[in-house]
Amino acid sequence: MTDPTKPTLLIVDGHSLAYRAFFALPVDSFVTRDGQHTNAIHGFLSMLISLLGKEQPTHLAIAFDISRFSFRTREYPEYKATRDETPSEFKGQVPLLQEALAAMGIPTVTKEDFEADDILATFARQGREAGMNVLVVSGDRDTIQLVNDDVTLLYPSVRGVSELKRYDPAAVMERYGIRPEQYPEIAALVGETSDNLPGVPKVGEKTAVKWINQFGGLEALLERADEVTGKVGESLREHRGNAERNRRLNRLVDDVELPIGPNDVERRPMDTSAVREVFGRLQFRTLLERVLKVAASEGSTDAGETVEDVGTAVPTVRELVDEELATWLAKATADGARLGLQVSLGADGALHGFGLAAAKDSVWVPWGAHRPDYEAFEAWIASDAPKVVVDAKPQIKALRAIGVELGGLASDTRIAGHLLNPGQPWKGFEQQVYDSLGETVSAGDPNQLVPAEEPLSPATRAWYALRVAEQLDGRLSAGSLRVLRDIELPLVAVLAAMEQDGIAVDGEGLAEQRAALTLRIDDLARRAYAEIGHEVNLGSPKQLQQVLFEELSMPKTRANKTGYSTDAAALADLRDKTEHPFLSLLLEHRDAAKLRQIIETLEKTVGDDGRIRTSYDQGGASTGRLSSTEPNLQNIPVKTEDGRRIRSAFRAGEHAEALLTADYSQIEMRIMAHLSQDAGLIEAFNAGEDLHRFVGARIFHVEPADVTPLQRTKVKAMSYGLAYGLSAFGLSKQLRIETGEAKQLMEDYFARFGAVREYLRGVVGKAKEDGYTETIFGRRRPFPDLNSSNRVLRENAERAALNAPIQGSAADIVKVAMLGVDRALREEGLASRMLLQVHDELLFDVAPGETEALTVLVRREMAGAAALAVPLDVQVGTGENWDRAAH
DNA sequence: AGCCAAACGTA
DNA sequence: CGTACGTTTGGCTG
Repeated sequence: MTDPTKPTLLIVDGHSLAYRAFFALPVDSFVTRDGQHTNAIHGFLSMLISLLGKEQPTHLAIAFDISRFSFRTREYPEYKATRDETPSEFKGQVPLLQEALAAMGIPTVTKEDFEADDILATFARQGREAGMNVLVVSGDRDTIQLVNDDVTLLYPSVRGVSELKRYDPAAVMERYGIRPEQYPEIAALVGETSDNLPGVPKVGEKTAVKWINQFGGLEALLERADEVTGKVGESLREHRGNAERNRRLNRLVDDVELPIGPNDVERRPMDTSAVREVFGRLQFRTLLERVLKVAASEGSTDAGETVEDVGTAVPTVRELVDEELATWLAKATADGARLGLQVSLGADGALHGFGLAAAKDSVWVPWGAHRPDYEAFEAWIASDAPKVVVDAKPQIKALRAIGVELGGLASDTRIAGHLLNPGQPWKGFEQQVYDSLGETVSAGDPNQLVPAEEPLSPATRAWYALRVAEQLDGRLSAGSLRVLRDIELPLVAVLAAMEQDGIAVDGEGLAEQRAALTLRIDDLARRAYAEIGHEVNLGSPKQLQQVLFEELSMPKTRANKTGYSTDAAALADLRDKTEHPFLSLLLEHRDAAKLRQIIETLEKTVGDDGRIRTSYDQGGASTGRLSSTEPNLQNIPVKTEDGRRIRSAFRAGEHAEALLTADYSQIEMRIMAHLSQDAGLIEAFNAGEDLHRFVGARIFHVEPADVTPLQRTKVKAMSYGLAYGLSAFGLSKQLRIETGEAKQLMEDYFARFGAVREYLRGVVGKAKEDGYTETIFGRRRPFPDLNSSNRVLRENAERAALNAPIQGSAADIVKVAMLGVDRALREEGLASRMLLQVHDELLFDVAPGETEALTVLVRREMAGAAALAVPLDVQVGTGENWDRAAH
């Protein structure tokens, strides 16, 4: 389709692409030292530079809107009226972007009263008529209408501006089922929410395409609108005006009078000194190197400069074996510098080899067992020589399979990334490279225009790991760096061992329980159906709503998005109000079905050796806690009798004499006592008395022995609630008491434990000023929403900020304890194994004869993990299974 | 097949 | 109108 002999015109909607880049890249990561935001500029230029390399345009121009007003807003004032105010962080970036473009010798085009898309349309037509191949880059779907045999649209994917999808007529047909020039007719029928252009209600893309193909076009459709049957037909006839107006507005003007045309925008050499100046001001180091490379390949006005010495050019990978490898290693490690390491694993977990990288060099080492010169290499892996890795845990496991233990883990970019931004889920290293360096390294999908490179080789991955780690380490606070170095990195190997060990389960016991539950579930279902006279899917909230609120006309419960709630609390409420027997049966059925589901999930993951293995995610929780997946072993039932039966299926391993469980009692309350320095609370813990009884005695002015069970329950709920930002309203709901009483309860609490209130207020206040909270160990969590003008967002952030130092410090303490336990087990030569962590609890297989020694060791290490203003109390128990051990 | 909301298990 | 998670299910969309 594309004729290589023709000139290529690349024309870009600058505003829309920069705006997309603004939202695709984290604002906080791209700020100059004097506070100028640059994420939109960076994202845009990164995309543009890639395009220059990939498409080699001979002609190039960028179109910009002048304002949000145009002839369209004059015709239809509501056009785009619902768009949010442009964020202030974005506004200042456009002039700077235009400056950078000017330095790169790229013309920008604007026109009063028109939108950038109209400029694109005009250039596209003129370029085509001048015999050029035209590439249009825009984030506005309306530009699909410009596509034809000579004009191709590059449209950003949902993932940002780093990937552009290429739309030629065939791609448009494949995606939408229509010819490009028909797209505006589809859009007119469907409407465009973001432009505040309502379409014909009930008509989506599918219906619109069907009609256009059936009638041959929008005009014909509207003429013969009375032939369309059904509700949609009525809707069409009623709202045809919308479609007609939309079609007028979305028609792009392709004869705008412009000062320059395609023939005026031939690529010119860059003024590299101007580029250096602007990019320097924007602090775009790697981007500068990339743009200079382009300039060099095209010839620039600054001929004296070369880019030969660019330090961050991706090094060519060489393969090393035998004596070459030992020599390379010796040289690369001579100055004690960190090396990047990437263990390459097949899909089956088999070890293929190793990628190694120094600052300007990367190599590939194919794995061969017992090769003589790999001895030095293996010794290096096990040594303390510093290594930078991406996601070390699976690599540590693979290395253990060949009998090598990884030493000297100096950084793990996955973990460092999490510490820098603990709210963000891990989206892969390619994404991390883009987020931290602004460079695109994703795999070579044909739909992805910009990343033309091959998937990252292990060596190049190791090389990027070094650079990403350097960048991240520079951005981490001193406290977060300590958490990384002293807690998270040493913990990786400990978690890897726990995952590899797994925990023994009684598979037959589980199967029996499942069978018994199934009988009960079937019986309960039959009886429930009998009560309402027909069958229904008891697991479907939607069908239950139909039964409860329509057929049985029960009083409405709490509203949710799909109607009215049918959760356990709502059903219990209805049961008390209506006394309808269906509800009790349904609740029992729910319980039993849930337990059976848990059992089935567990059974599926039992290994051949009768053990279950979970995976721990060090970046799974924004507070610093671990999370557990596949299966989640941190939510095994414990609260009910039937639930504990499941827990009792977790048992001591074949070669263990018992399971040992050790948990911190009230660790979060103790942290609160420490952080608030509240004298009363500290006294409570030092008194060694039951905490809630002690607090209750103070609040209700009675002797501890005279605190009633009800009083104790209330105190307990409040104490725990405080750390979550519980309100009087919430407390009253939970305890089913009047709001007034709940309020009084909190007043009485704070009257006695005033420093707690001061502390909680102070945490939020300080976080508002700093923008983040910090744990006792220095782990940070940012809270951008604390100063939001949106009340819901702000108050949610306030509660989370209240909780983060408490939950996070507890998480740190448990992790420190795990490191201590692991070290002590090795130092004291015990064979017992740490198996599970459940936030404030550790679970062990006790090797024969080690019960006493392990109890002492675990108690000591857990209690000594942190020195707080109050002691850390540890409850230890042993037994044949998890349930028995906990009693 | 992929996504969302609801529901519910844990600390 | 209490924090932090992960998993399953039903129901919808493609």
